[in-house]
Amino acid sequence: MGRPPCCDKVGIKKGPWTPEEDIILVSYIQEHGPGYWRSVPINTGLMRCSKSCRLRWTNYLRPGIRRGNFTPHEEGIIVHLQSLLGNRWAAIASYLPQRTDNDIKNYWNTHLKKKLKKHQAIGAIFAVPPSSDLSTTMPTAADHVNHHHHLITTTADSKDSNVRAASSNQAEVTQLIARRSPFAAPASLDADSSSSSYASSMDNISKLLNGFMKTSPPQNDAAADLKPSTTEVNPLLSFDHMPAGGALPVFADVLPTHPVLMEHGSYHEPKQQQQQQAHAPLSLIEKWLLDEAAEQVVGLMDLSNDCCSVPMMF
DNA sequence: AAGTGAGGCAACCGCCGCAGT
DNA sequence: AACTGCGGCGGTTGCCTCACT
Repeated sequence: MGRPPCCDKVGIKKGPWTPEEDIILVSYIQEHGPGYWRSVPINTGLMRCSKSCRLRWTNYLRPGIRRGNFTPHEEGIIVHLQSLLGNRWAAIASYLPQRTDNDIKNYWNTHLKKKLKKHQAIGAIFAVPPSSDLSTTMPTAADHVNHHHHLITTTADSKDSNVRAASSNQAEVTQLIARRSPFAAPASLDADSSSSSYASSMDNISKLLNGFMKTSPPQNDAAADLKPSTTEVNPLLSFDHMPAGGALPVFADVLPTHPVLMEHGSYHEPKQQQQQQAHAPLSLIEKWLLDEAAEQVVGLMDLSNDCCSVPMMF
């Protein structure tokens, strides 16, 4: 038979977490750092499974995560990585360190799948014949190669310069992704629709965490002597570095700093990752950017009316 | 105003891989 | 080599909210 549950089901509380439980959990992690989840319910008195504690922390309470309000840029990344990696949400999330795998998974299941379906249906009806002359509306492959070379060069720059360049490049990148994304919606609409719904439900936790983040030691210190969590936040990606309006920073900032699936299919630990960034091989994102240029040659992309084809394979 | 259905999200479940013994 | 415990991951579910009638 299968292994018994990690927690005794008797006396284990289930269901939504209360603010009181959140405070207890956050306080404990503030003191001890994330990890050793087995001991968390024991030491805190929380009537919760250790897994539940870990999930609550990683998906909800962890500082630095963004919730809702997915930008077209992020949508593009998610859709493309999903086509590359499949439903490996943790790997996809490693490219969007401010997003949790659960959030991405939910967003995919509730939003993106529908959008793709819709656009595929439209694409089937209005498919552009291969012979159509799109050259006047589509960027050339060379344009994209140059564009991507610029972005990748930016990736290799120093972190400081990345931050400085963020405001200019971010708009550029977002525009690029938005153009190639079949569901690029007006950013203002996306932002308005989802942020408000989150804000109301997150008020209590936000207040709680505001106090926590002010008093907590730096993430690295807190977790330095503990087993690293794969979803820890890169300090560079904290909200301090976020451009106004919540848009994503440049690709350099979303490149993974944590265990991540590289193109050969193996995972790299954070330290290895950091070392590799000095002489960074092509990451999936970078490969994607280059591949996309190749895709242009084949004419898979439709950038002319944003509706007639889906660049992903399913 | 009340009922109903759909959509969205938080959280649970169960499997897997890895490390330790 | 086999077993055990733990954390991580992806699939799924159940509840809540909101729009519509």
